[in-house]
Amino acid sequence: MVKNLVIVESPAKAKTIEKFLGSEFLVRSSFGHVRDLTKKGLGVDIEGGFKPLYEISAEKAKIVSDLKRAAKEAETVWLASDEDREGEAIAWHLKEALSLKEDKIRRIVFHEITKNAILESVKNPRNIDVNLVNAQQARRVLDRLVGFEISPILWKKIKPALSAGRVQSVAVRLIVERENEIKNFMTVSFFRVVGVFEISNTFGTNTFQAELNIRFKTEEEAKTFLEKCISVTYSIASIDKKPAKKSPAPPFTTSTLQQEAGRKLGLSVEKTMQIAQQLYESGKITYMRTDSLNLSDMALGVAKKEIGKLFGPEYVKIRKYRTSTKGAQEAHEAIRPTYIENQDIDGDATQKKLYDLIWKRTIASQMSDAVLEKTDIVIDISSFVKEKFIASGEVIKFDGFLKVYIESTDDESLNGNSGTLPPMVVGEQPSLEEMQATQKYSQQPYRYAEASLVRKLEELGIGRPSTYAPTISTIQKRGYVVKQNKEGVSRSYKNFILKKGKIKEETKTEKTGYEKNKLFPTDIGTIVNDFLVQHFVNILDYNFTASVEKEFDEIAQGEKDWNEMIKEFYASFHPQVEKTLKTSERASGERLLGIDPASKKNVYVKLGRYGPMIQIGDTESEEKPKFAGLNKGQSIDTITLNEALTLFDLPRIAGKYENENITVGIGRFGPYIKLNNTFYSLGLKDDPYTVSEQRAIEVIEEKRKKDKEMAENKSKYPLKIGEYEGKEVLIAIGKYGAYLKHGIDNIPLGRSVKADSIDLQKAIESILSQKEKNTKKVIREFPGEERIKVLNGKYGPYISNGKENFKIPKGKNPGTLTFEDCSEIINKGTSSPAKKKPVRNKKST
DNA sequence: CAGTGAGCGAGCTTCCGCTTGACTT
Repeated sequence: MVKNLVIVESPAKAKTIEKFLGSEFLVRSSFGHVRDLTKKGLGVDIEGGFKPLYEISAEKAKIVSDLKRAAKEAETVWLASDEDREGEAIAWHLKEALSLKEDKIRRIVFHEITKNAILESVKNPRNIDVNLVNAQQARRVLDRLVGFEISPILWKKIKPALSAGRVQSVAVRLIVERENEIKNFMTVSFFRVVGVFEISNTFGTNTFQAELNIRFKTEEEAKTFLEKCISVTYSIASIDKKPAKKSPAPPFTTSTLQQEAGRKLGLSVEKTMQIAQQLYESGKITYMRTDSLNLSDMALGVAKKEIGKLFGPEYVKIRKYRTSTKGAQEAHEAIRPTYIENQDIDGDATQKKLYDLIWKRTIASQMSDAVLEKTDIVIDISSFVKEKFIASGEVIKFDGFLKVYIESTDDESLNGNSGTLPPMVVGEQPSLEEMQATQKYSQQPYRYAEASLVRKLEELGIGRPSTYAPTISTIQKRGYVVKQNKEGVSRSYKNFILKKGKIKEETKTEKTGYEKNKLFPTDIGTIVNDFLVQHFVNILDYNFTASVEKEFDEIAQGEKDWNEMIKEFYASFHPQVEKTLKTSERASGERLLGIDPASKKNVYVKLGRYGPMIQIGDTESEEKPKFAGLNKGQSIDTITLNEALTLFDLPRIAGKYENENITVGIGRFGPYIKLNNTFYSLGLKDDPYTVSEQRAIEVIEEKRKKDKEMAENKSKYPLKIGEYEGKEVLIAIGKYGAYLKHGIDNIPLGRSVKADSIDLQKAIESILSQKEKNTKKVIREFPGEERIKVLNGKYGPYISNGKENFKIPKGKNPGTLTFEDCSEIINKGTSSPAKKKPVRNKKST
């Protein structure tokens, strides 16, 4: 029996801490929150003074009952969840859910996972901070009220299954408004003048570039300036050298990691978090969901030693960073390598790359400033007063942290004036080699990428490190925004070149506006946003979160009653809900495109129940209107009358085959051909509007041939091809392509492998190579009991009976477990719950 | 699961933050 039970939030943390605390302590994990508001209904008893109605969800039931059992056996339960609002609430929920008596619990917190910090925290337990818990309850209830009262309005007024919330709706708003800015952006062009000069002096002959301090608005002005420059001289008016320095960026938080992984490695926010989680779980980095810039003293010490060793002591500068982020709760450290002395790690390519990024950023954050020397040279032009050429140069005198890491920017056009300038003296007269006046265009605002949206949300204090990635995926799942590329367009620009006293004029073209993986609002996103801004501008306000956070802080300080706060909020919010339900129009984004020349009826574009559509004729008229859905890539905002009318060309009859009509159309799954009620998908190569009868027949025949093959496969496979090690070897075809069956083992062959290309020889090769892969995984097998194995998992060894997995109890050596030991462990039944398969989305029929 | 789109309407959808082993057919 163990006297002490310690409960932390994450299993990986539990594993680490257990080592520090010794055998008197059993460390378990709660896997985050254990209770939440009821899934059904509002989950808040409004009449009963906004009392939250909590439940333990099905997936947490097992965790709670296990913890309950462990708590019963322990003398003292140490609640060691994070030291922030959510962590405090987790501790309180644990106390409630496990029915723990006040005198049995101790609340402890530690700021870093080191032996000292943990032992120290155990010496200084405190009570659960009720005020902090209440602040969390207020946060939770407010989010539920906002989300569950506004979303149903959208179902009624726009489309079913839509959603609104304090965080996601603001995220969508940012994207919609940015799109509007881009739409309303007026591009202006100007002429930038750059000269290439040659200077000959005691240091030799050198060339350098300088830019005119004035930009011309029109072609004429630019040309006139160049003409006047045919007969001028240039002289160095001043040389200004000044020292400058650059400092490293602070260590990574969740948000900055997502940004840099996006910019430098091209990873999506979700992918970044997945890889970071893997690194965390294998003990290579500290916790990846954090808003803290803090590094532990231990980490700083190791960083200092490493930098000194790798680059020399002059490169070391230990720094403490402080966060300026609104609402940061800093329960953890910044993201850093667990062992900073490990410059690289074992793992796959992406894991290595992400680790390298984290290592460099961490190391650089503790390195010296880079010392630069900036030079500005002003060149006078004879017969001009205001117009001057400026040459700028930048020389690195001491590289400091730049040796390791340079932070990227979203705006790559900020490539400043780097490089050296040749030596020269005031009064010297450089000669002009060439001067170019080039037409440039003002840059429209950038669309958000996933990571830059996260940065903006963080700036506004909206959302938390644990929710950035899920929020981004929610607004895409709801169809409010899409991540896509935008093709660049060609545009022409003028260029005037002055060389050897003559002016040449040329018109060139450039590609512009190409964007990759940016977030674009959809029609639904725009309509929902406009609706919400119109009716709930207070919730959609960029400062709404900040202002309620202030109130949560007051609750946490014990200066405000949380029920009072929610009551006040609801008193103004709920009438808004009622009013909107009663008075608002159905929002469909309807637009009149014009008149259909054939029927002389009105043509509208609007959002229907199944997405954007065109409607010919009015719903009020006697004759039923005609409808057609928009194609991919078209939008309510931009579709023209002509484009709309061609949508009615489908479905069309493309010809005849086997005495039946061939119909061509575009359906839910893209373009198709239909013959006799059977569908044949059209690939990207074929255009449904023009596809010929001949081609359609081809497609039908191809599909029939494939189907026939499939049917043959079904009767042919699984096919026995021989025996190996006394067990049958079969080839089978499954969901994931061809695979081998060898006894009870399944060996996947990969999608590209054709089943009929496998003979016994090849099959045995595959079986052997699979075995080799598995030897790393399988620790023990038992003859005659093929289903029961001891395996190496990500989180250590476990026993599998083919269906369920079982943890190996502490103190048992997985390498020497007997079959009887395994059976006993299995029979005790402390299996981890079977992983639930993701529920497929219900069809919207 | 591919001709839908108003209307009748049961019952469903939805929030934000914590955390999240392996075992395929």
